[in-house]
Amino acid sequence: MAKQKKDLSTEEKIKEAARKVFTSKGFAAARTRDIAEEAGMNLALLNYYFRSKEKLFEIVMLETLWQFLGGIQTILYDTTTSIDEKIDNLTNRYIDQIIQHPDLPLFVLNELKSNPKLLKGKLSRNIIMKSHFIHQLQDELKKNKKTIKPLHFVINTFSMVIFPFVFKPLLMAVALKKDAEFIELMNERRKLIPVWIKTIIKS
Amino acid sequence: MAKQKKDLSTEEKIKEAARKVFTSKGFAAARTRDIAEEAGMNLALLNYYFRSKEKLFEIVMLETLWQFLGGIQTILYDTTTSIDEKIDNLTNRYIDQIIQHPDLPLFVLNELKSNPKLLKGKLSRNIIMKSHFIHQLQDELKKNKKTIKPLHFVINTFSMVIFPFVFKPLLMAVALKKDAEFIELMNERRKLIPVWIKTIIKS
DNA sequence: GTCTATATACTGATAGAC
DNA sequence: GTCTATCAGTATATAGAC
Repeated sequence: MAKQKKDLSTEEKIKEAARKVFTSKGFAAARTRDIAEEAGMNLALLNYYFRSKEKLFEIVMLETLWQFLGGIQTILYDTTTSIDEKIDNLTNRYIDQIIQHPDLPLFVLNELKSNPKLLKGKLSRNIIMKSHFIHQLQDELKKNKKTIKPLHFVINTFSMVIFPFVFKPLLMAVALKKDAEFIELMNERRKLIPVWIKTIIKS
Repeated sequence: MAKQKKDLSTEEKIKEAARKVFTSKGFAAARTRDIAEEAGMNLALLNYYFRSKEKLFEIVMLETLWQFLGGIQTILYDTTTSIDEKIDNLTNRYIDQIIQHPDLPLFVLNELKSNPKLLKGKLSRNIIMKSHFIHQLQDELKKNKKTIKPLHFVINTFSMVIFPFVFKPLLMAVALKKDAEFIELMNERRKLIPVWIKTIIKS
């Protein structure tokens, strides 16, 4: 059973509320009052536990980034899975994650753009490039006598998975009528994206 | 020769400055004082020409959207070009556009999310679905006995073109060392994306 | 630790002189 | 049309009671 909100410490309640308000509105538009209200407590508590709005944001932001990136490493470094299995795992993991937290991708992209130094020194630059997945791709591409950088296929996978969700408001305005159509489309992509990625790797 | 800033009317100077500040900071974080300073004039002028920050934003936002979407229609409805040519044109047009205005995609996605009603009634819902391109794709897919919705390939093209640019800060943190590597990668994609899209349509 | 009340600073908008 | 000065509203942060 999921942890009840009432079981959480005051500090955790604030962080949970902050995550919700920050991800849906962004840093600038989020008000500390909103966060306090969302957490069901007084505004002054925010500054008691965290020194400032900035400080609270930084903590929430970094935790959110780990959540977003954490799964990548596990999947990419697994030496027991094939290329195809890793692509399936990546696709399914991130589609699931975005369905559960639809505001996360845009939030991460936004706040990272306005403050790129947030990651400076806090993330290993080799997390992707030295992974087992990249080596497997390199071998596969070599076998097919192709000189394309393996990184392209990592980018393609994330692009095809994440972008349509971020793109949703525009998609709903110019191509779709109902929310159900969008959900149907995304469920189709869950099966299609791995097929497409495998095709362009091997073709 | 490009139009000089000094040749622009005061109203145009404000809009130009607003576009710059809004796209780089977003609506909430942008200050009217920043816009006035960027335009090289007083804050009071903003309210003289445009009634409010909201009004100014709406005007700039809609103009930006037309700029962003305007080219799509021309390319998608061209009855003289093949599927392959349309894919080439889409890829090149949008890569060029993003290189010139790198803040645009995230800005559009962001502000559209926080205010989806902005487009209500101002964009035709059929701009994509009734295009010549969709019909061409339908024929091609039928020929190959595939039942995949043609919209997927439109989404895929935009995903693979736009997403890496939006993704850039994270990409720089986890995979690349220098800005030159990113530029090289994007130039490779200019040629690769059309090949990939054509491959997954025909395979 | 948690609350109420308040200080301090910032921001959008306007009044009025030129 | 353009400026300076200022108002009114709002947001973060803190002081001090309990």
